Amino acid sequence: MTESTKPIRQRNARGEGDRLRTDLLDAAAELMAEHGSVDGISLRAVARCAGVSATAVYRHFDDHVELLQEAVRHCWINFLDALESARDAGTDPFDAFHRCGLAYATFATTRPGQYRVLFSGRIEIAAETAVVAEATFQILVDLVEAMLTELSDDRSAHFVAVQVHTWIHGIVDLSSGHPHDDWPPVAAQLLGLRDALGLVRES
Amino acid sequence: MTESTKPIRQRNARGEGDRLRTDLLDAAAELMAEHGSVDGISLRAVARCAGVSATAVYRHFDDHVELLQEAVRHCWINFLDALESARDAGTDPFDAFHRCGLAYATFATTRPGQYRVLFSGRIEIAAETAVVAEATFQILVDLVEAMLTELSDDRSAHFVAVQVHTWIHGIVDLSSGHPHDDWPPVAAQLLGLRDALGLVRES
DNA sequence: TGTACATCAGTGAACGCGCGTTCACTGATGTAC
DNA sequence: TGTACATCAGTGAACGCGCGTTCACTGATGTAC
Repeated sequence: MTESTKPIRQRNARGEGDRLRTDLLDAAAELMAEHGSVDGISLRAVARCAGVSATAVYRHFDDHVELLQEAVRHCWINFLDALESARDAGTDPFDAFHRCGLAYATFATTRPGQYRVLFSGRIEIAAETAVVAEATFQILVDLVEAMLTELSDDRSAHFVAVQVHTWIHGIVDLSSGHPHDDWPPVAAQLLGLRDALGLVRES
Repeated sequence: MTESTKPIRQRNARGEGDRLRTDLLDAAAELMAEHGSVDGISLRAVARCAGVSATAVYRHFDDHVELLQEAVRHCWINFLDALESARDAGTDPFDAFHRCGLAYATFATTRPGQYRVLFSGRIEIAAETAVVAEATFQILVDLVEAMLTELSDDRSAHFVAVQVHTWIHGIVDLSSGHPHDDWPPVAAQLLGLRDALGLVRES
C-alpha cells in the first residue's frame, strides 16, 4: 500500500523460495491491520505489498481464499505467542492473569484490524487454525482455574473464563472502534473486570 | 441476492418516489445482515436487491458512500427503537434493565451482520448517526443510574454503564462469531453479568 | 372536455478500473558428465 | 575445468467479470389552457 513497502525486493536464492511465503503472510497481516477486515484484501494488493507480481502468489497458495486463510492462521499464531510469553514471565497465577490481560489489550489496541480479523468470524477458519484458537482460550481457562483453586472458589473455571473472555473482548473491541469517546482507559477497565469477577486475592 | 427479492417491482406513483429511498435502505440493511460487513456491499448489489437499476440509486443518494452511511444510520435507528420499546414496556428500572438486555441480545443474535456493522467502526459515521448512537448509550446510563440510586450504591453510573456495554457487546459479538463452541446460552451470561456487577435488588 | 407540456421515476448502454486466474515465458544457479 | 542441462523464483500479457459513475433516454401522469 505505502510506497515504502513496495521498493526493490531481490529474488530469493535457490533453495530459499519459501521465504516469499512468509513475506506474503506478513504483508497480508499488515493489510488486515490497516484495513480492519478480511474483505476487500485482494491477492494483488498482498503481492504488491510484498513487492512481487500477482502470479508469484500462486507458487505458494492455491488461490485467494487459501492465502487469506493462512494469513488468519498466521495472525492467530502471533496472538498465541504474545499470550504465552506474558504468561510465562512469572509463576504466580494472579500476576500472570494480569500480564495476560495487558498483553491481550496491547495486541488488540496496537493492531486493532488484525485483532478484529481473528474474532470477526468473517472467514471460514481452517481446522488447524481452530486448534490454535482453542489453545489460546485454554491459557485463560488454566489461569482462572489456578486462581479459583487458590481462592477456594467453587465457580466453574470454564464459565468464569468465558466471562473474562467476553468482557475483555468487548472492552478492546469497543475501545478500538470508538477512540474519540470519553471512554475509560483500558487498564482501568481491566481492573474493574478483575474486581467484578472476584479474581483477586483478599488482602 | 436471493431470487425471491428480485422480482417484479412496479414503479412508484407520481409523488411517491421517496419510497424507493426506504426500499434501498432496507435492502442495504438486509445485505449487511447477510454479509456481516459494510465492505463488499456494492451499490449495484443494493439496487439489484431492491429490484431496480443501479442508476436509480443516484436519484436518492450522491454516491456509494452516502448510500452506505445512510444505511448504517437506518440500522442505528432500528436498534434505538428496539431498546426504547423494551425500556418503555414497564417502569421498574431493574425489570427494564433486564428487558433491554434481552432486546439487545435479540437484535444482535437475530441480525448479527447488522449489529456488527453498528459497532465495527468500519465506516465513518455521519454526525447525525453519532447522535443516535449516543442516545442509545444514554438509555443504558439512565437505567444504571436509577438502579444505583435505589441501591444507595455510590459507583459512577457512567463507568458502570460502560462496564455493562463492553461486556454485553463481548457476549453477543463472540456468540454470533462462534456459534459452534460449547458456549453458555446468552441468557445465562446476561444473568452472570447482572450478578457480577451487582445490578440486582438484595432479597 | 381535449390537448400540449412539464415533471417525475426510472432505464440501458457505455466508460475505465482493479480484480482473480491462466498461460507461456525468462533468466539466474546449481549439478552431471 | 568446461559445458550442457535441469531446476528454481519469479514475470508480463491477456482473459472475463463486477464495480462506480456518466449520459442521453423513455414512458407514464398530473396540470395549464
